[in-house]
Amino acid sequence: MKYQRVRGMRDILPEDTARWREVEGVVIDVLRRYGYREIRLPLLEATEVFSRGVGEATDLVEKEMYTFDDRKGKSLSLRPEGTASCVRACIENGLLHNRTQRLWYHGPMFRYERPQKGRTREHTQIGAEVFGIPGPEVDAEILVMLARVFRELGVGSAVSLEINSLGSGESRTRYREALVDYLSPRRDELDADSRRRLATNPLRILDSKVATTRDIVAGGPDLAGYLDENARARFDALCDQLDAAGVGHRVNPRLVRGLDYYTDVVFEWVTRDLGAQDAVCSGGRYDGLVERLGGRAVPGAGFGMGLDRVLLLHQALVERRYTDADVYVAVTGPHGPRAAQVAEQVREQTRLRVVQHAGLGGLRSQLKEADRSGARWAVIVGDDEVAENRVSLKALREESDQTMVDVEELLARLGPSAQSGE
RNA sequence: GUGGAUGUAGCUCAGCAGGUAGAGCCCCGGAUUGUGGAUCCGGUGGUCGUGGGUUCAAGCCCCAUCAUCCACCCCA
Repeated sequence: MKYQRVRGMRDILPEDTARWREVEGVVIDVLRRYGYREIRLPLLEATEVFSRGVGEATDLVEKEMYTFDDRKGKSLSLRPEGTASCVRACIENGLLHNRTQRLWYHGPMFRYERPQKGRTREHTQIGAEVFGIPGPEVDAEILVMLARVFRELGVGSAVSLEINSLGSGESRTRYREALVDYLSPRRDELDADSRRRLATNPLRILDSKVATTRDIVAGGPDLAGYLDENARARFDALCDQLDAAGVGHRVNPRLVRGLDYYTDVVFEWVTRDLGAQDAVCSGGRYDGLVERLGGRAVPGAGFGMGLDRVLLLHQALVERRYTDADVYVAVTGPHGPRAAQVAEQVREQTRLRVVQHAGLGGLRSQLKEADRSGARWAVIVGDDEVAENRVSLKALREESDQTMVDVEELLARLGPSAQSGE
């Protein structure tokens, strides 16, 4: 084989795209029902949008970006996530001027990582961001909405919600200092990654999976204990609202997000069904980000959902038979033009998917193909039919006799099943 | 970036100790001159990931390389 896809990129084949469309359709539909508007963003940004927005010391920026210089030597990066681009676009286009925004976007993200189950270098996210609403009711709105998304997708039983609060700027800084003070004397007992993070991003040490590090951290200062009154009240209010809405959740005090812009509430929807890559959707509040990227101080909150992973769950949990056609038109002899005419009439009068047989093949093989296409009906146009100015209609998914009908009756018979079966 | 496993037909795989490739599914045709889904019969299809090396002889042994998968790491 001469050419193959670039490592970590993937082809989504016709046998899977119908399911993709269904899943994307459900998610987008829910977002629209909550009043979110679509924004379309470029795949490419100035590298600085991410290094400043996401954070210089994050793994994402440090080692996972596809970064290159353009022909004039300007550093560009394929977007590794959506929030920073979205904020940049909102500032640049004046979308945040004295008004709130509920936005969603959809598309591929790129991260230079080692591929494995549930993780590729190109993946698709649907994300949403809300700007200009400081209160916890937005955090609740987002999580209630996501619970609905998973429920309506039919994967609600496979995911669960974990939440935590990182505190707002000041309390977070105080906690960070306390944590460093506690860990520094024990530096030698930490694993290598955590030692490095002690200087760059100490909060990340909290969710280390190394057992010895976990034990050390467990004896250290407690993030929750450092929350100021505001953050504490906000988090409690959120938990109350989730309870009131019947959205199950678990407070995970070790939940720390990998991106620097998060403040206060952070959350992660996780699953046990995807091996090591257990996060399906995550997000939180990022009140300082707009300012950091050059805008006015505008509060924000949002999430990113990994559709590839959602698809894996959907595939495992939701039985579906996706078909390629509703009506398959078989034709014999020289009656191609007449068959095409009938097919067009059906398309004109219904929303059904009509495939007309093309190329060679006897009636037998045409019906075989009709069966394979998943069509519910076969329409046959041959000598006998044309002689009577009618067509034969045969139901492929139920036991019933084949009948010869004129076009008017054909349309009447197909009419009741006129919604496409896709 | 680290570790382990795997690359043979479109797909899933077999190939025993080195002797120039097999099965099932799929697809095509026939049994059924204009009738699918079941059954039976026949057929198409392979530079054995790639490049070197060892050997009279390599799918099998050696080296390199690429890719995939799983885990670490990280995240969606």
